[in-house]
Amino acid sequence: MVPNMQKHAGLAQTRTTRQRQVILEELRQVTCHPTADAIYQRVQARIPRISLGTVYRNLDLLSAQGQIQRLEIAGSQMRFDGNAAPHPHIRCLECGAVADVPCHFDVLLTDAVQAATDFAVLGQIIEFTGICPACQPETCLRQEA
Amino acid sequence: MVPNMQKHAGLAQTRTTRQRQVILEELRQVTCHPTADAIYQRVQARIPRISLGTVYRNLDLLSAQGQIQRLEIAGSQMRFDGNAAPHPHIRCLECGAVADVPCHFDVLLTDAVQAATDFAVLGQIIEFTGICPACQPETCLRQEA
DNA sequence: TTCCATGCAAACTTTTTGCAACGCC
DNA sequence: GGCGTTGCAAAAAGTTTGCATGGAA
Repeated sequence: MVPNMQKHAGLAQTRTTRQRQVILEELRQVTCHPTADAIYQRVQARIPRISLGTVYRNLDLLSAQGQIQRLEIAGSQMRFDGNAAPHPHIRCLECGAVADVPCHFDVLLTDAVQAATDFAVLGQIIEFTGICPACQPETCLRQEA
Repeated sequence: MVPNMQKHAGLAQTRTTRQRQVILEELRQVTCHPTADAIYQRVQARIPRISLGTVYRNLDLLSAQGQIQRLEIAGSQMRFDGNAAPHPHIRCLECGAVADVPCHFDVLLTDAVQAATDFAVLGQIIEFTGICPACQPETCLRQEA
């Protein structure tokens, strides 16, 4: 409920487990930005007895270590990105898919914002919304609820 | 699970109920950007028997009608804004509080993004992150988990 | 009178957590 | 062998939904 920044603050000691390795590999192998459950399913193909809890725990740890990125994307489900560097994303309003935006801006508005708020400004998230190719009404075909 | 854009597409007919009125009033009365539950608690003071389900249903309806805004904010809980016009927000990484950023930019990057993606670009969300005044380590006082 | 909206409670979805067994270092 | 990790299952947390009743129009 309450966001907790440093769950792995001391990052004590981490062991190299097959689970963690495979999760990282699978995440880096895809260009989409999968949900925890999607990653779980991919990893399950290689480690059948892995549990969803382990996937969550490792995604947590890996992002705390800066090896992956927990996407700060609007919407209900968390998504993860094998590329830990911050970059803009675009999300499909229809199906929720998330893709990278292959164009980067250097708009750093944080200074302007810092002057206008009493928060200590730390970062900015730029997200675009739209309709992905798969959801676009090609010629006419649509399925409605 | 799958985002559904037009749950209230036909917006058939809407009756004016006290519940809906009060929810809208309360939301417009606050400058913070409350979660559904926070709104529920405020409204409860005036309509004790209201249910959380009703609050959710009305927030849904009101945002579909464009009377309020369902905030596309990263993080676990939905938040709502009595101001339906899109504008930037800043979120506290510590406590999750969301505030308006009283400074607006006209950075419309959608054209550039449209050229770089095969999505149909519809909108952009600019969100800042930081630490709110209440969570800042004034002199030294902090409470950790 | 019609049928949209409500209250209540149960169902769902997503994420977190407790615990004993396991296995890396 | 110590202790970080895992699998399993139960618990949390947030949101949605079914249904009979209630109340605008």
